[in-house]
Amino acid sequence: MLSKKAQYAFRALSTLVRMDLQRRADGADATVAASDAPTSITEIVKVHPMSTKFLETILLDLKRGGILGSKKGKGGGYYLLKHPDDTPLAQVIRILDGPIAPLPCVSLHFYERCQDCNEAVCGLNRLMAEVRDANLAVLEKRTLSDLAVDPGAGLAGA
Amino acid sequence: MLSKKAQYAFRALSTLVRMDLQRRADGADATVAASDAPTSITEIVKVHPMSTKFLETILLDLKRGGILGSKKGKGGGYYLLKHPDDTPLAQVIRILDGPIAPLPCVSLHFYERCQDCNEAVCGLNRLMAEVRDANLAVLEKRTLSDLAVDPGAGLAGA
DNA sequence: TTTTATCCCATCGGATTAGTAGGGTTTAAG
DNA sequence: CTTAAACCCTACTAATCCGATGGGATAAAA
Repeated sequence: MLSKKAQYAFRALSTLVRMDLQRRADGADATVAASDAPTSITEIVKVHPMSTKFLETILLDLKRGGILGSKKGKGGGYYLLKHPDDTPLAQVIRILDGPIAPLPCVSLHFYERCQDCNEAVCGLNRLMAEVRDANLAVLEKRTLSDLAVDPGAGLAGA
Repeated sequence: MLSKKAQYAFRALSTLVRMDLQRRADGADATVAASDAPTSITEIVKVHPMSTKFLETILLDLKRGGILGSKKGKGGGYYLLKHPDDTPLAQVIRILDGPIAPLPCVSLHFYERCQDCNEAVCGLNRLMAEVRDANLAVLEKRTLSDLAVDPGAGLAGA
């Protein structure tokens, strides 16, 4: 199950994606840089009611994780560093919740050797590697763009 | 990530599966009932070193969950209620770890309405339903039989 | 009746999660 | 230069969950 942190992150990101797409549309002639049109925490909380302080720590995590940039001071806020198509959901989940794999010994980004790994457990980790791959097939394909689709419009490729 | 409970459960089950298959092979002429050849916790712990008490609570869960039967008293123990092919891994995980879905609002067996479910979150739960389906495609297909395959032999269909 | 087991309930320490508090630093605007 | 808006950072706490343990009740076989 996703943590609250990850859930809130996705909500906030959906707003940032919308702002990003809008900026790209508006700036067809003006070409406004992303860092010149940041969105503040206050604005995000207006759309998605949640603890301001808690969201702050989450956005900071996303920044450290390389997904968001920020601008300090008055008029500052957060913005996407890349096109929404280029950030898979898996990256967000890894930053906030850690491993996607069901077992540490089959994790790609958070691998840990499993102790007491006898034949029975090895039977298990093959199966869990299958599960991991099934997850990644979705989570590496789907991106932030898919978060912000019109709810009535259906999902491309679904 | 799977809890220790689930991991231990799978280890214990792999032994119970082996015992079950052996009984079926031996009983080609004798036809021994599963309840007449139970495996005790002590025997399982000999194969998979872990806390006896902890395993006790796990096997009890599996019993309440309809996967295992038990026989009390001297010579007692636990046994599979069904053929290993007929218990998907998903069932084991649900008993010990609860929902397989990444969000309560897309869970099939543990559904809960999500609060603050605005358009952004709904964008999310479609994606998470995809993830759930990807998981279930593996976890409902793979069964206890797949746990006990010879580690050198490879996995059927993999 | 003793031994071997499952069964049941209660507890407990440690880790994690969700959220809070309070201040510091940077920037833009007046 | 002052002020207000915003990000940044550290620490803390309350609640919950996880992994594990302890003590005993019940049942069956020898």
